[in-house]
Amino acid sequence: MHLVPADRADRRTIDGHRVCDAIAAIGDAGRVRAWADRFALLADPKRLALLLALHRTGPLAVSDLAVATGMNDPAVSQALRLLRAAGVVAGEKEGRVVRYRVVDADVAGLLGHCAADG
Amino acid sequence: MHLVPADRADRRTIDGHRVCDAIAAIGDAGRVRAWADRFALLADPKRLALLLALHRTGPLAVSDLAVATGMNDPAVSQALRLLRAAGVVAGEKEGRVVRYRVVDADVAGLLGHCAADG
DNA sequence: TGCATACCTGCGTAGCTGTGCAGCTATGCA
DNA sequence: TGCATAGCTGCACAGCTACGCAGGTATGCA
Repeated sequence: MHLVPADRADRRTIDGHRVCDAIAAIGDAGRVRAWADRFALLADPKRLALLLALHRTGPLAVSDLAVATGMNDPAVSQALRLLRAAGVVAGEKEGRVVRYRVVDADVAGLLGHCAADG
Repeated sequence: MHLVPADRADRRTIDGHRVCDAIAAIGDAGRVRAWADRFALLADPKRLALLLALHRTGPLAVSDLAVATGMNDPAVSQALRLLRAAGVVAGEKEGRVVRYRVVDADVAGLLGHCAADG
């Protein structure tokens, strides 16, 4: 197989066939980018703490998240806005209280993977 | 249970007991930070492509990684230096060729989780 | 109707990070 | 011994991002 794009077909390789395997392993660039974006959302300790709390405790209000994490309200709100724009969490309004929960299955899987390390 | 630290015990809460659950769910701050750091390593598309190639293809040389990902050699080298400093990958020298592989089990699990989405 | 609460938004700043360029070290071969 | 290759490092710049502050909107209660 010749999976190497034409613009870099002339570059030296150590193991040519393994390069093709590697290209196949990487797969579609858009998919890689999508996963990198998801990982970026989990890369901040504050956001990760929020997501862990939501994932394991269930729907929580903004104020409670702020108390649980030690953040101030605007910081929590801004983090949730980012996560909501990415489709990771969703908020449900009950009166003047908004309770958020994790709605992205892939992110939930990652959170489970990271909460089960002992 | 009163898991709320004293410095924020006076703040208003919506569901006090759920706050305690959330604090328990978040767990140790150091562990959260460690996971956030790991996620940060996977948050860059270039690094993620390198790790996917290493994870699914096995040991690969720097030059081959550069050809497979379209990066130039110094960029690959610097990315691998970061990953090596974090203990995620390790290189084995064979003559003038260095072949890298993934050595962190947790990161390998995440890579498998992200390579199996279809 | 007035007020406190719950949440959101915009702005400015400090800090981190990815990227490219230039140059260096080390290994293998003739 | 001379040369090409494989890989590594330092530096400077652009871009992004988390964070805090101030203020705004909406809901519920007296």
